[in-house]
Amino acid sequence: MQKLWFLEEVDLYKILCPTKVKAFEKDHFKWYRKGDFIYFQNERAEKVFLVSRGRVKIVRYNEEGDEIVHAILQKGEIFGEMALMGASQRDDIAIAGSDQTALCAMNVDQMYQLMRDNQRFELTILKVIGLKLKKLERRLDQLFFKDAKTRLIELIHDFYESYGLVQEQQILIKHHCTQQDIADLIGTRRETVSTLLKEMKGADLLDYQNKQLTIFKPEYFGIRTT
DNA sequence: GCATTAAAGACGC
DNA sequence: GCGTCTTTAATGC
Repeated sequence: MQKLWFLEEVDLYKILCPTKVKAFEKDHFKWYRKGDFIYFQNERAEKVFLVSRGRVKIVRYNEEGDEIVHAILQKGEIFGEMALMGASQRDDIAIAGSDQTALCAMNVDQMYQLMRDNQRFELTILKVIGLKLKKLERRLDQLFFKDAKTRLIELIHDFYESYGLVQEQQILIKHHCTQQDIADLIGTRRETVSTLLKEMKGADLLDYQNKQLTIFKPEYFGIRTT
């Protein structure tokens, strides 16, 4: 019973972005178009962002100059949170992933204030940070010594933790990613993602359409639903 | 086992 | 119609 925990337990969107308050909106909202940089590497890290609308890609470049996609975030998810942990500089790059991407930016000081005032909020933020780090670390490890299929299976597991909805006999995952996005996240080609998904569909492990997955065999993806 | 290349169908604006 | 997304197949490492 851990689906959408970050939205269910404490609605970040409500806490951070009370759209009813006009002044707040004017001060904190910012709009971006596809490809716009939200922040660069080595830029001063003084804000935490919440995705209010659209999508955001978090990327980094390795020594060879390859782009590594760390995360693709959607509404309700936060990023840039390392600023809260004392990071003075960004160590990654945030790019708007779609037109009409709206972000809510909070100064670190304001975040601390909110965290002091609302303990549930503080706990949620800490949980988000911990989980994101763990997932990222695991995924980067995988890139080296696991094959594409295993990486896809484990990404689906992560998708489940973030976006999964447990239904009677199956699990529904609305993951907002295209096959290209998935390929970027697991470091493979989109054709490979297509082939692998089709293969799993043929084995009755799952079904997929657009940006949605239906899992028929949760065990296969390491998902326990008891 | 997977990347690369290519070609073509599906779908939304 | 045009760009984006997906599928499928051939070829090579």
